[in-house]
Amino acid sequence: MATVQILNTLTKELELLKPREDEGKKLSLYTCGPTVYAYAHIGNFRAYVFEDLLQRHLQERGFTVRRVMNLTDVDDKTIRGAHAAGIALGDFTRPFKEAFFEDSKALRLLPAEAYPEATDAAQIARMIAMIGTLMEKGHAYLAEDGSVYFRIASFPGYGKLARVDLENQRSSQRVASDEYDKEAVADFALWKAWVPEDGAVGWESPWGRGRPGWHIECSAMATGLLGETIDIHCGGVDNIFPHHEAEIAQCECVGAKPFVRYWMHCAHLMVEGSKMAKSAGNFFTLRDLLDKGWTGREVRYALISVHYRGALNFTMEGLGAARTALGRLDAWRERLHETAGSETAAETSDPATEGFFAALDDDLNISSALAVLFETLRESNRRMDLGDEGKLSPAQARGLLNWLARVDGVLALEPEASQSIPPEVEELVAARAAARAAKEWKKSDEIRDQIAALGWLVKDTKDGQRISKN
RNA sequence: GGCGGGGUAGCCAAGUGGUAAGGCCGGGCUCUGCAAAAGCCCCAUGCGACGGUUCGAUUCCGUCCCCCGCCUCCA
Repeated sequence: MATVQILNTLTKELELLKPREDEGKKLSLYTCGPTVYAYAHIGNFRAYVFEDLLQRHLQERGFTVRRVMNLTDVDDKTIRGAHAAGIALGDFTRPFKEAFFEDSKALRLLPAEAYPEATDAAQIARMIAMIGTLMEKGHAYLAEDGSVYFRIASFPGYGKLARVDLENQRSSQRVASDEYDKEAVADFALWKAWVPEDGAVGWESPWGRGRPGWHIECSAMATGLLGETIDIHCGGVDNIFPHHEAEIAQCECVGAKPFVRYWMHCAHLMVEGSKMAKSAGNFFTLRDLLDKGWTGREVRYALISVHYRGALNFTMEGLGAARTALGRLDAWRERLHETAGSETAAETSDPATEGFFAALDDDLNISSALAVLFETLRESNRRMDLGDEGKLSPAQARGLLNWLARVDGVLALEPEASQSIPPEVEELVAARAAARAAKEWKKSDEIRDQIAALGWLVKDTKDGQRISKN
């Protein structure tokens, strides 16, 4: 059986991924989701695409993956946005939630089993219960400002994920500007007391009206839906500290069990060599790119084709490269179909193709995996170019198509289901074929123009006309 | 200052103690009435710099240079 190895941020080592005892081949996966105060940008989606690749590969390897992704729909930004728009929080976040799911679909992300929302009453109740337990155990305290804070000094394990030593932290300007009534500057909020700016946003709690802190939200949803110990928890590197560190502290102080067995973090994305920022004018949401004419699958290719732990330099040139590469794959796929014809018996023609999955077993080495894909493409094209001697057989083509179906299950880069060709176009194509047979080139060109006017593109190949949507 | 990730051909990017995958671009050829595609081939004596270890280093060790990120709520 396959052995999937991943780099665990907690240990910094490549580890064999093993389900827990008595869990069979089940794995739980928690992925930090978007804060719905704006459209998610491609940096966010880089993380989600990485998580999707992980899930798909694990499934290809026979694991049953239970994945949960949260939606943060209450925090400073969402409250500020709703206030600025003069509408209720829920009305402000709803369109962004919907957009997130649309974008996810465009990028072919597998849906999670659940998308818990921070404002959900059941989740709020769970957060309050967790905070209560932390209070009872002395891991939290109510400060004079009415907020509840986590007492970091009470948890010796704090800093184990990010390898931070609080003594050595340089205080940043952000900390300096905070005027909290905390015992220690590093203590973080579990429950934020209501302030006038919160308006109608707030929930009653044993500590008064307020709202949950960001970290407790993920802790509550993750353990609530997936159990006290989660197998894999993913996110961007920027979440390592303090977010994930805080999640560990909260969960491991509430329960006594390890919170997460394997942590995985993806690196950031840059745009045209610079940090993506609105002020730099290189900030893209998925819809920005779709508006420019790129497709979801092209963006997916661009995001997936760089190893998740390396910084990804997202460029228009890179998108162009994605488009070209996908075009080659599409053409190859069509050729394989033509060669396979109606042959159903599959011959496994190239054992090297297993290398694709073996590469992904190695901490999702996508570059090596894609290399196998393209090497297979070139080798089989070479054989389809041949005369009779050594030519790729229909059964071998079928074998490659079967393999490609498995590859698609992981990469999800197959072309959009081709639209069926309308009858009037079919007729024109047939007429053109007849004209070509008679070498009536002028007529052939006229028909090609007519077909183009209907929105279809015709290309002449060695094997006849090929029609595609323009 | 602390912690982490990087520097491999024009661009993107794997990888290994034994002489550099793959993608894009570019060049050549094939196919071709035209057009548009596509296919095949070629394209780093070189892997940030300098030392060291070694029969041999891009890969190990040391020193240094540069880039990026995090250091309290940004994937």
